[in-house]
Amino acid sequence: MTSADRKTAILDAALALADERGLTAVTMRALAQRLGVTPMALYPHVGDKDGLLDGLVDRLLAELLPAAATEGPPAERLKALGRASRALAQRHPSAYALLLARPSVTPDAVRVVDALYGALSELGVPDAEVPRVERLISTFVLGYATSEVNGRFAAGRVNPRAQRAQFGPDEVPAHRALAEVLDRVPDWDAEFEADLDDLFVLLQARWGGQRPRS
Amino acid sequence: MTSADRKTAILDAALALADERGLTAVTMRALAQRLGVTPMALYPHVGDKDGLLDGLVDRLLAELLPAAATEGPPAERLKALGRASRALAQRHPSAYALLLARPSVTPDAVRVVDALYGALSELGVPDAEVPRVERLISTFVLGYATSEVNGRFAAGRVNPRAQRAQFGPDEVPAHRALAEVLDRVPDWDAEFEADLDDLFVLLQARWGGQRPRS
DNA sequence: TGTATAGATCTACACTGTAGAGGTGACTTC
DNA sequence: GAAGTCACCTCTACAGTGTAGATCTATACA
Repeated sequence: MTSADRKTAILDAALALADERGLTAVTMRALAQRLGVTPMALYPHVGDKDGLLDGLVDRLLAELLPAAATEGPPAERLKALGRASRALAQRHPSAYALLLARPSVTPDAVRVVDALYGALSELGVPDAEVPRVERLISTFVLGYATSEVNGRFAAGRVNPRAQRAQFGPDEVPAHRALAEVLDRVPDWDAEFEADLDDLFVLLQARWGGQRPRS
Repeated sequence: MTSADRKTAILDAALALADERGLTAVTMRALAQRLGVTPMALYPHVGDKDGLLDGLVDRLLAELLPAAATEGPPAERLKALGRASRALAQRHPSAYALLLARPSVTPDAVRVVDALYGALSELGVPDAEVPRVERLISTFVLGYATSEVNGRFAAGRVNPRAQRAQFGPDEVPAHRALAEVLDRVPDWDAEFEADLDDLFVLLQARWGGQRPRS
């Protein structure tokens, strides 16, 4: 069973490499060198490069397991998982992008989803809607954290004034009208919390009146 | 000004290549061959490979402009943009992934965001919250469409019964409890519409009582 | 001691992006 | 017309990529 250990060692090294020098620096050669081994020595363990990246996705999801196992009221468990996912993105910004790019249904992934299902059910979401709402929430969380680490949010925020100046008057009327708030620097932590709160407003508005199930 | 034409021709060819054979098939050599030209001939027009991909993001966003310019009540305009973005993903599944991966603040991108800002303001979202709510909605839409085209949603859906069978009893209790609904095949169009509706429930719940601004 | 077996290695190949130097044609200016 | 300018394209070359295929090596068991 040392073979599985070897694979986790390889994935740990790959993740460290991605954290330090970005995903594009994760080459079979660089990874092998870091492990003091020949590139071809990796293949029996990870299959090929694609298998390596799939393995990385697993490695990342495994880091969410503790958060999936937390106790407490369902709303808090949901938020804990959301925060854990975002924290994961900040720990591993380069590799995190793989989560939206590569589908994964490993046992660990199923366990995390199961925790979300359970929390939503307890919150009173009807059975028929639980899978959809789970996808809604996890899609948002993944998208938010991905946008953050990929710079999608920050990009629009470098000198918003100059950005508006490129346009003629009334070409982007809403930007003009919102000029004052657009010049403020957002607090991304607070924004994420506000988004989570809003999602709970939604759950409350739609199913808050009903008895929690089970 | 034929130079700009040449660039759009290159981007059109790159997009077609991505649609036909995937993003990884978009190599400088393949692209050049499709245009009947040498690889190095592309460089003056797009800078480098990264510039080419940035250009592709632009090309994609430009396809959203018509949807951003639609008339009608603000809720309908918002939904139209959401649907247009998802339709864009289905037209260009490979290239669409770039939207979450590469930040972009081109004029066209700003115009699309401006349409969203305007609609949210009209719906009664207070100025201070408009940018955040815009990010919430666009993040969800991008994430949903990306998940769809990348197979993240579908992956969990191939034989859900076999997936559950991997676990011992009570290891994934929520999956067991939801077995019946998990075996149903989702209608992704309907799910997306339900998600959009839910987001409007949220807007209504939080700011529906107020007078729409302007 | 001999043999099986799982793993690492070495070599080689087709493919990637792109630097650098050299053409080639059409337009402008005398 | 001739000469010059300039934008565009081509050719060659190089370092780096994933990985197929054959070979070596060390450990475990008989």
